[in-house]
Amino acid sequence: MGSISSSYWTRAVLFPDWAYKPAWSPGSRQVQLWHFLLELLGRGEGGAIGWGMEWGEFVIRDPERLARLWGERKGKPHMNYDKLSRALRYYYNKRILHKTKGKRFTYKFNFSKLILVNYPAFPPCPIPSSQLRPSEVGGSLCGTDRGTTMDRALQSIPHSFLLPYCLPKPLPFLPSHALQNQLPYLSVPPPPGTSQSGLTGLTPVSTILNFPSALNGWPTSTERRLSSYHTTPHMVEEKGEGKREDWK
DNA sequence: GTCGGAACTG
DNA sequence: CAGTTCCGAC
Repeated sequence: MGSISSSYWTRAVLFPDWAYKPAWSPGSRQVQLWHFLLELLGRGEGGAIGWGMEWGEFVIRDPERLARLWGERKGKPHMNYDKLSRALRYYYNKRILHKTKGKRFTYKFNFSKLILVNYPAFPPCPIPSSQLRPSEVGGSLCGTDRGTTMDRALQSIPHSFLLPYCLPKPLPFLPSHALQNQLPYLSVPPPPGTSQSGLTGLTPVSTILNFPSALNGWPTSTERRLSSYHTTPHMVEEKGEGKREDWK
């Protein structure tokens, strides 16, 4: 494969409000199956389910246990893998999931599709899914952003609340402060007297950082609707040669 | 195991 | 609308 084009230097990780709404939070829909899967996957909740070899691919290691967990969440004591998998199959048409043929209990998320469907303003992921890896789901920053306030904030977000997304080519390398003006966004109400974000309902983190009170207990609050970003691979524009950190 | 139709539910 | 329940076909 060799060349992940150096023009795609950054990856955003988004977690918009539709991705997870706890059943107990006011005005929330019921938890959806794929929210739940992402939650377990991110939590590294061993045994029942885990990431597979490819980007977005996951393997159900213990189908009946997963079904039991799902049943508990939904209050369906008679849930089993037969029924759960039917729900999974309904995701094929919705383009949320598809099956990895030949591999038992193995499915794959359509991350870029999920983002595309819900945020049409964002273009789909330009990097072929075969070049992305499951381990890249997560919230950590690289390069100049490492160790910053935002970095620490993102580290504290459970990986389950992050969804991957790739920014398209036209973005040049931006210094940390410039990037903070673009991403990430938190779906908390913007503090009074501050400018609205471009995306409705989302507030740039740069704004939040200036008004920490706006966070109000985040991320442990039940209002976990947030988005963040993730820069990887660690691509650095280099005078002359073009330096590129290798994929781990 | 996997698929998808069909009827049904909150 | 997002499954749940049931099931025959492959």
